[in-house]
Amino acid sequence: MAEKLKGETTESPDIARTALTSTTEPIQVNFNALPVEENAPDRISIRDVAKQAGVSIATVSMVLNQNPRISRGTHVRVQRVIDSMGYRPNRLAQSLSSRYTQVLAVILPPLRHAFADAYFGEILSGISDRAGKLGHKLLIEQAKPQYIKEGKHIELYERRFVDGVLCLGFNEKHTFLSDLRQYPMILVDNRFGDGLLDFVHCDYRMGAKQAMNCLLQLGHRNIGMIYAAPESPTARDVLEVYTTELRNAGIEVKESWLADGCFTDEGGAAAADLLTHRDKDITALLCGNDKMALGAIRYLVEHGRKVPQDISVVGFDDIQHLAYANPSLTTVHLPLYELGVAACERLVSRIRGKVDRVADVLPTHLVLRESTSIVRTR
Amino acid sequence: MAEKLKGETTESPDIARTALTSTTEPIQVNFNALPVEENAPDRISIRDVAKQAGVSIATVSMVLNQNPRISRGTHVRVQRVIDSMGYRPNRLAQSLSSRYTQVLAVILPPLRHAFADAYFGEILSGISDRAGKLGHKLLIEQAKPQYIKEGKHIELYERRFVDGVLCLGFNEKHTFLSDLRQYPMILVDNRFGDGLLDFVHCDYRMGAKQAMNCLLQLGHRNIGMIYAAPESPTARDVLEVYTTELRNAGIEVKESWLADGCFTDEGGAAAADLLTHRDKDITALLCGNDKMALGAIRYLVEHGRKVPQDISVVGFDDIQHLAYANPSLTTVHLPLYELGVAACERLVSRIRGKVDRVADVLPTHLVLRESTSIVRTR
DNA sequence: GTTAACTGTTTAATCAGTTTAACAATTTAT
DNA sequence: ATAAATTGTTAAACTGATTAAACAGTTAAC
Repeated sequence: MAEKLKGETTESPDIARTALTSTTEPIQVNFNALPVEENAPDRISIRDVAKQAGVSIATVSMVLNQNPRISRGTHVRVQRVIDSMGYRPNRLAQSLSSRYTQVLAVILPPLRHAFADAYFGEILSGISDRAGKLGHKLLIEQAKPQYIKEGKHIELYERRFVDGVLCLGFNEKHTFLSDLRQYPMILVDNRFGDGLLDFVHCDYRMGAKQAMNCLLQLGHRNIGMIYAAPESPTARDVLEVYTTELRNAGIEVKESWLADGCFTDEGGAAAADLLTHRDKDITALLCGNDKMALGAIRYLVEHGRKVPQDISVVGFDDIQHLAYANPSLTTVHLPLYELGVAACERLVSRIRGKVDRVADVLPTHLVLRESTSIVRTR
Repeated sequence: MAEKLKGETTESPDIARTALTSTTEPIQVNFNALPVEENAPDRISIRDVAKQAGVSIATVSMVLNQNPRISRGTHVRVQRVIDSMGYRPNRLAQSLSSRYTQVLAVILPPLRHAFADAYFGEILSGISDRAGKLGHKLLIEQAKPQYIKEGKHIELYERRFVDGVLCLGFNEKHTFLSDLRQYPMILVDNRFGDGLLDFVHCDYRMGAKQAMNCLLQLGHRNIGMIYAAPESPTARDVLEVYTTELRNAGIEVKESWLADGCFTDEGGAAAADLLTHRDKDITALLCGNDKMALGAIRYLVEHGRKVPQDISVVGFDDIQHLAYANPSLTTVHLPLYELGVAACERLVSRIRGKVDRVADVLPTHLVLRESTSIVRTR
């Protein structure tokens, strides 16, 4: 499969098809060598407004910023001029002066499909919505190794690109995070050095407990776990609760019940392969995220094991469009959108001078669908 | 299904769980009321560097910008001071003066899962990679109705947030696009008013031809089409080629072979339902994107029709992680990553003063997988 | 009737850079 | 030897806002 059929050209190439340069190494840009647009319509500045309104620029500025020292009459008069001239303050000048950019950065890990990922996407939606409401713009960056090496993450602050940064998808392995300790930043959906950095994350312990309760109540006793990124504190939370809950139920955890699925679809499938071969008695799988759960189900079904009749599978995330999977996935719902909202909110209040450490943990809940069932008695 | 199990709280709530405010209406922000961080470490400015190096700030600036009028010796000496002091130029001041922000905006449609969408994600990856190489940052916005109404898309330029804008996922229905005509902007993967705006899009005509060729060669004659967004020129391209190719093969297109699938999974399923009931003889479906194709396959399989034995399905997009679908999807590969790269490149050259209209069309190819087969003779 | 307090506005400094024009010091041409 | 051209550096103007301090003009207090 994946064979390519050679395609012929469209019959009417009425549109020019231009060759694209495809340089791979970074391109040096001389900031100054750029030609200034000749026909750039002269922007209206605060001076123009001041002149037109017959007041000083300080007055216009104060009107703009609703300074109470400006009288009602002047305010109205100046505002009218502002509106009629269609004046919009240059925010570069505003930021230069006020020291606030009203821009936040979101840093994503250097994964190939980071921008197309449902997990990040959901968090991003929350961040974007709240940032907009708080009057902030969003800058998106991917923390490639080169990016970190060049200190671009620090430049973000130092060169005044942004007021604060939200870090998604990182864990304690990503040591560059500690470079940002001195600036406003929130680690999203993880912890770091247990309390050294501000963070907001889902209650993975609660989620794990809900998932394990469900499986145990359904009578499962041989429960495998497809985990990932054990260097991540929140991922470890799940592993720990998994172990604790089994032990509390009087079940001794076997080493052979654990496999790393790398948070990917393929990884989930491979882990399911490994686990089912290492221990034929496994009747249920707890997976660290939905992607691995789906990979596992795909593998199981393709190898003649019925889900959930032969083996139950529980995921983690509750990615929306997976609700249509067949069988639909029982999973721990993580409030990812709300997590984004919370993170954004916390970051902004941090920027505005709030000094307490941020450490929010959002509750989860289990969504029971079709991939789990009562254990089959033999 | 989708019933929720009530979850109990984690046993050790060692981390404070703070209540979150959840305001829904926009929050007024007074730019000036923000307290300036007291302990802000005094940033090093160009003046400090100049003093330390014993030259004027003009010289430092010229060193920074590699102005050739600076002698080799001075350059080295000043650069050494810059490095030793860890000086990083404030880009607000640079941009204020140079009139270039080195920031691009990406505007996405106001869809719920725009950030988690594989189609947008792939384009975004391309844009992000190339923008980084060209020394540009990326601002991401969602064009909600309110956003447009308030003219925020124009503010992006007028207030000097960005130098240019990339518009993803819009079509001729989105009239706000014409507001941006006078500024550097590229419409990505569509046209507008056929040539009024700069654009870069995939060759949907070529793609449609490749898909139809494939189905016709496999012997299909009753081919249904699940389209979407007929207000989109590129979507219309596909519809037109579909019709033309059938006609060229001596097949009269029936009205009942067409259904709108809204570009969604559910829409695809609903359209498949409609089409198969309107015309029992349909043996193949051409779908406007992969999501609808998958929805259609899901519907068909759930209703006892075998894919591809009973009915072949071809998609459009070639979304990566769908390669694992079962059956895997035969689809038209759109070079979305390259599209992002091209769009970004074109935008930057536009910003730098290139005046020719941008009108790139990138070639597609068919990826033959398991969802298509030779037509079943009865 | 002078002083004090309050209002509303403006002057001028500041944010941190870029860039033009001027200038001194050399080098080259006549 | 003098004028012209070249080279490297700098002073000063400029980008477009904010804001502390100064300043009139009223009003209130004693």
